[in-house]
Amino acid sequence: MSELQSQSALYQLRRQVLSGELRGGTKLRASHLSADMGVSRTPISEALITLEGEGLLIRDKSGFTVRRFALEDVFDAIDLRGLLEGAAVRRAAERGVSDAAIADLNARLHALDAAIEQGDVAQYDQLNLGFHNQLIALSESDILIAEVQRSYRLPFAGPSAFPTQHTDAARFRASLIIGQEHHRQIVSAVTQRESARAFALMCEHARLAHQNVHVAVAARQDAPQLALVDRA
Amino acid sequence: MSELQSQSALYQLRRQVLSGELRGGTKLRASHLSADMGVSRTPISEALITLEGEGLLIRDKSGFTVRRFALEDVFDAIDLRGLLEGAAVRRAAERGVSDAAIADLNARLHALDAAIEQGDVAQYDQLNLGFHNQLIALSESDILIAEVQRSYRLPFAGPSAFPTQHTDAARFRASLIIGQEHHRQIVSAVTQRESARAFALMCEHARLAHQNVHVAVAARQDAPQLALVDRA
DNA sequence: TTTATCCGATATGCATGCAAAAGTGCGCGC
DNA sequence: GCGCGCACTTTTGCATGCATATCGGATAAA
Repeated sequence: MSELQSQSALYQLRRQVLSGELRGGTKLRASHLSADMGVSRTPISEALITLEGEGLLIRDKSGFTVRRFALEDVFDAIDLRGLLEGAAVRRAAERGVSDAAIADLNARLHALDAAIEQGDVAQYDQLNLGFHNQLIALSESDILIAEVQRSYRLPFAGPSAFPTQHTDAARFRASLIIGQEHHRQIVSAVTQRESARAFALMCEHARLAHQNVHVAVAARQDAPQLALVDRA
Repeated sequence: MSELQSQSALYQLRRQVLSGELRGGTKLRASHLSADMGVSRTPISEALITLEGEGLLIRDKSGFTVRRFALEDVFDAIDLRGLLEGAAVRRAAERGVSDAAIADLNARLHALDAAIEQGDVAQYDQLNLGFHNQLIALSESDILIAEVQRSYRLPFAGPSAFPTQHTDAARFRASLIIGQEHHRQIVSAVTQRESARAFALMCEHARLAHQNVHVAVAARQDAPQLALVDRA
């Protein structure tokens, strides 16, 4: 496990931005960060440049600033993810997928069912991510795959972002069940090469995240998951 | 015009990759490039990291390599652009745009007409880019705007990439006329808040670039515009 | 001839030095 | 009291030094 310092700094900073630990508008000073993290400014700079490319930081003259994300930006990021994932499954459906791939997807669906049944959220999240990745891979489009992965890095746009989970257990469980139904129908659509249906379902599937965010916002108990959102 | 060296290196390298001057698979050695361009390795490294983020380079252990783009990747990039621009105009149509914005778009349409009439390709390209940017901006979604801009950086995905122009003048002129008709209908759709129509039109509009690429490939005179495409 | 291995050459990752630019705070003038 | 300007401090962008990892080639063995 070679731990490059620039990578380590990148992960750490990305986490801090996405978690809201670093508030929008915060000026990031490479020199200060380097002292903080015990490495030199070079790897820090590299991490900052990468994060700028990911749209999490903004570079003004002389310095990086944490981007402010309004609630609307969060919704836009979620929709973007849905759009890109939708395009990927549409492509997969048009192209047609092998029986082996369909069997694999079905196996993943069963595993997800089990995780939901057992209420194992961590397990669900992991399986869910794997399911999405597998589905996207079936597009066999390197560019789409890369762009989807990139969209996952936007705030709350990753398929495993579930800010509801500590707010309303019943509602959270319901959203898992609904999401799983989406999963099933998406696999069905891809299997039957119904590309438009696959696309529409995937877009709608992402919209579940909208609901979760809305719930978290409504229960405005300073939900720590929403710390990154710029409250105007 | 303060020319930061890292910026200058970035532009230069990006151009070299997109133009195919640097072939896919080429190993980029920071030390060599720094000697070549007369700057130290630090700004070169920064440029390389940025280009990796743009998907033009791939970072393997110890070093950057120019990404290989197959023809299929070019088409995927074009479709991606259409998808994102389509999402933007759909949003614009749903949101509704001001009379002033519509007037502005119509003025741009007239300017484009004039450029086509006069056969001024450079002028057309510039106006076309401005038209697209203006249209996208009407989505008022920072995230969509950023992603569209990003997609422009992918090979041949920018709205001004016209590899046909030296191949078949009549066909090229026809594609401009057809594109302009798309433009008009897109403005119409946005004006009338017909979001689905705007989306579909924009997706199809991007497909014009497919045709141009196809033509360039068919006239396989080692079209220099296609040098970047990895010939298998 | 092919394959494995060692070793020198070279490039990379990171640290740090330096000049220039940006930011900060203070006092002065209005 | 408020805004402006000036000097000081900090930070950045870039260059470069150094240790380590990687690559390429030659040699030796099968």
